[in-house]
Amino acid sequence: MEYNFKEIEKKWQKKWVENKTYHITEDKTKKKFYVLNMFPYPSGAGLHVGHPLGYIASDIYARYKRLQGYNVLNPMGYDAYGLPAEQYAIQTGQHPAITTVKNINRYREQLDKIGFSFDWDREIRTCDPEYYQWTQWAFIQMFNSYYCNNTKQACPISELISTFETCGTDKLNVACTEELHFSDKEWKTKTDIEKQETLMNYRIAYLGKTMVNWCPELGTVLANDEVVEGVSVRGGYPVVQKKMRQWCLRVSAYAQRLLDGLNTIDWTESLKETQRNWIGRSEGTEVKFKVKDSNVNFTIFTTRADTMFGVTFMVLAPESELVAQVTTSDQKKEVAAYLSRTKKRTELDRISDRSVSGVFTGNYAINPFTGDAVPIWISDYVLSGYGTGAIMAVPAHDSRDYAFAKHFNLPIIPLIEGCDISEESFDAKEGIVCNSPKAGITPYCNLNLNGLTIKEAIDATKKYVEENNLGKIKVNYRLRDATFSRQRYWGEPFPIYYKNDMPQVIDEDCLPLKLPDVDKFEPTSTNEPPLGHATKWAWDTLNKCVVENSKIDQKNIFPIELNTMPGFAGSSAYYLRYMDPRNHKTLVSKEIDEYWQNVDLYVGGTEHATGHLIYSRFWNKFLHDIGISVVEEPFHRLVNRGMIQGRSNFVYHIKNTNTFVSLHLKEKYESTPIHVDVNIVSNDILDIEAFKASRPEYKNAEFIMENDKYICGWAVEKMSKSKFNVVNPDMIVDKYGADTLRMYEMFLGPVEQSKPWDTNGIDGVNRFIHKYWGLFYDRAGNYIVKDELPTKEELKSLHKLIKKVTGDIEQLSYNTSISAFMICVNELSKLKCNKKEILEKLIIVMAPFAPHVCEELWETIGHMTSVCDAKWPSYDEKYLKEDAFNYIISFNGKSRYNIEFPANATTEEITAAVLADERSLKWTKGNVPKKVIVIPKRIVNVVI
RNA sequence: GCGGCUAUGGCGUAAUUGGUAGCCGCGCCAGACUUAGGAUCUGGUGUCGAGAGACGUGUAGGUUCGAGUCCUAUUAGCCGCACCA
Repeated sequence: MEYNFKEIEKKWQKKWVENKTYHITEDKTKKKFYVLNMFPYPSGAGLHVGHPLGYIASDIYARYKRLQGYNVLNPMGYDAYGLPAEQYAIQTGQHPAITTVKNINRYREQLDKIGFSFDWDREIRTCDPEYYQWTQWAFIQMFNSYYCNNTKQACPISELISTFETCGTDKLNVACTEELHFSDKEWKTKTDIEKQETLMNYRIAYLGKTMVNWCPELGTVLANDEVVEGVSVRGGYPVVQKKMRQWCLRVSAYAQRLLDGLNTIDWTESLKETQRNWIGRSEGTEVKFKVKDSNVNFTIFTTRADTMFGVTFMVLAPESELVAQVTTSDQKKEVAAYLSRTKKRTELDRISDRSVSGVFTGNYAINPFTGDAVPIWISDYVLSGYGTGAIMAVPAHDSRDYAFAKHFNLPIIPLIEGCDISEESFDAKEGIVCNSPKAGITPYCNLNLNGLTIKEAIDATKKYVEENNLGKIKVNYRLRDATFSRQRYWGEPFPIYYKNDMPQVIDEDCLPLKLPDVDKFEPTSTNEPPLGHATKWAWDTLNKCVVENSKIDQKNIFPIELNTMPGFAGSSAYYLRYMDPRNHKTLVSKEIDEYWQNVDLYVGGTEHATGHLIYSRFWNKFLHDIGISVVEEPFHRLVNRGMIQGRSNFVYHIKNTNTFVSLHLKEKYESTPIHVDVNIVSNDILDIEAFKASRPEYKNAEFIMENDKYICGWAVEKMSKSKFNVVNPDMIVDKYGADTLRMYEMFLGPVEQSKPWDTNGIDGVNRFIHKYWGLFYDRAGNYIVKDELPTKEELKSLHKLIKKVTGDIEQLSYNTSISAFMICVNELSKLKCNKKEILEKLIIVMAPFAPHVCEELWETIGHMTSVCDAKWPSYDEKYLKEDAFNYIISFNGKSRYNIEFPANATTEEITAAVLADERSLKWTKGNVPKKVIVIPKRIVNVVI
């Protein structure tokens, strides 16, 4: 029989479906292993050769773990909600649901050809109501929870209400939008609406009037991770800051836990570092400043408490509420002018133009340490969203304050011994503090920092601040709450309606709240989100789902939430749903969750480092708090697959002719490179006939060849249609088969590394599979496997392979495993080894990589069951043992010659033999060696 | 500016974790078989040198009997954060 990959692959893919080979159920007699890929967004372009890279890597791991006897969960699904389908709908009128299904089917078709071991019975789609009802359900739980800083977990909001009823905000330590103070009596006198408004300050999912990233082009709000350098990640449209009433998730409450959790998981250091950066913990001090001659107080945050004596002015963010309180009547006009100027600036303007600007409020603040009155300014270099939106400026030791002080001619007081601040500020946190007033000199302060290091001075100041009630020690995080509303159609509807303008939760029994059909995907004429077109749906929903629907205020506002949830909503807990995907009663049953626990191996790209991977961890921690997810961290080990870039090919067109010149001759002519479809180029040699046929104007093209070949140039670029460098996995599968594709993708290099796709070299892997086949069938197609006892050499070759591959798969170093296969198959074919005992184990070890051909061969040698249910062979060191070792003999570290010693030779024997060897005498030149170092099995170094 | 990662033949990469640098594959060279080929098989292939040998892991130092691997400095490239007080 010949190796006919087309028939073999078709046959086994069919059998796997028929026999439900990859269908997995909970089996408590086996240890579980959960492998997961970041599920794809099914785009219209289909899969290119880069997409399956991670899937193949995880599939190999899943198959390997299964052979080791684990019960392996390896699911797949689709992140089906998203902007592209909706943008496409706006342009073409094609409903996103239709586009999405079409794309999913195309993805599935492509995935099926590659031979994955996914359990498709567990498939989920985020746009499926069966699925998204649990997204909505989780949202309701967040709405009904607050975060307690004492117990460090989410708690029911009802508990908070009873706290308010008994003691108000006294001793309250909870996460909130702003610090409120009221007594139990005051709480009781609040109206129902006031109470609801107050609670909004504490809910984990809350409606907040906050500054958001508004993208006018997309007509929606975006989360921080969806904006890069002032433009939207999707589409690259400008983004402006805008104050809007939006749903938010109090992710910031979990900042510390998100940070701490990183120490418990097996992720790459760089990814953890990216998350640490994004969370941005900074320890500092909050200090209260009094506005001169008034009762107004305000608080600033600083990490440099040691610089209190160098404060020469204060700066407020333009958006700060203090601006209005502080500005004097003389300055009102100028301040208003500045505010309107900064308001117009987009995020992009702010980033590109960092010239100093600001305005004086006319007012002064009193430095609590010195009693000095320092001017209060306004400037947009202070951000309203971080700290308190106000800073104390220490121009001597902060470059931004320094630039501001120089520009507006404000004083600068140096505080570090010997620092030079004539040209720039001294920002480094090193040196000895000076210039703090001697104790007792001012009536305000008896703190003397002189002579201390900065670290000591910060600690001393913190202590002083706390003791004198001037402020408090505070930890700030860069991580902001996530905006959770999108003014979009193609997303999960919120289970929310409004009563007296206050949001109310739709009863859980009414979930899922299904997304209605609409015929227009743009905002309504009154500028409501697209769901505003679905008026019938809105009223039907209210009548069905709201018990007291007659009481709804139908006058002023549209009574149902018209925003939809953002993309990350559906992808935040999908790994839990895979465990129990068809459960109608709960997100995941307790028993099943306890079995599968969390994801053991998660494979996906780094692009989700500050988005999905933060939200998902947050979401899981919340579910853990309310008793759903048993493990706090969802993804134990995470491997980042590298991006596959394109490798473009070029032909060189000679100016004003219809002639193309081969790469190495192009310097002789005036030529311009033109992209040529990589699919008609092989090993950089152009298929001239295919090229001529590709476009009418090339039909009569002429070529200047070298060695009768036309050689193309190449470059690494992004894989895209316009560069004609997209390689489709289907084409590779058609030409070489899925097993070759799988092995070649892995052979390209480490999974984590980004690399250009280069079809050159795939022949090597293809040849290898043929050679492997050749161990079972000779060239005439005769079956040649025999039931004979293997030789020592054959066993050694096999066991070497098993040892290497077992170790490599754990590390996901598949490229080196494949090298090992090639070596082993080469050795066996040279030994003319066709013994069943050896080949049987070879099949099992190779099955995770090339499942189709291995299934076929497994059947060929006489097995009735799938190779998936075989047992991973163990290796035996006894076959790997050497009789003798080749020692490298070196002198002063320079290797000179080799001697073979028996494996049981002692150090003394080796030393003596080396010193007696006549070649040694040449290198020692008659000197007695100072030392002889023997590294067992490896090397003997003689030190002269 | 701060933080992280990487650097090895013509190319993709490997190195028992401090022990003969370049495994495996591509490409290239030579040979075999051939209907003379973008097929298959066999052998060779870091650089210089006829050779013995010398040199060689971005650059410069250091530790060590011994460094691609550890330390210091430096250069280049990639990534993350960035007016975060």
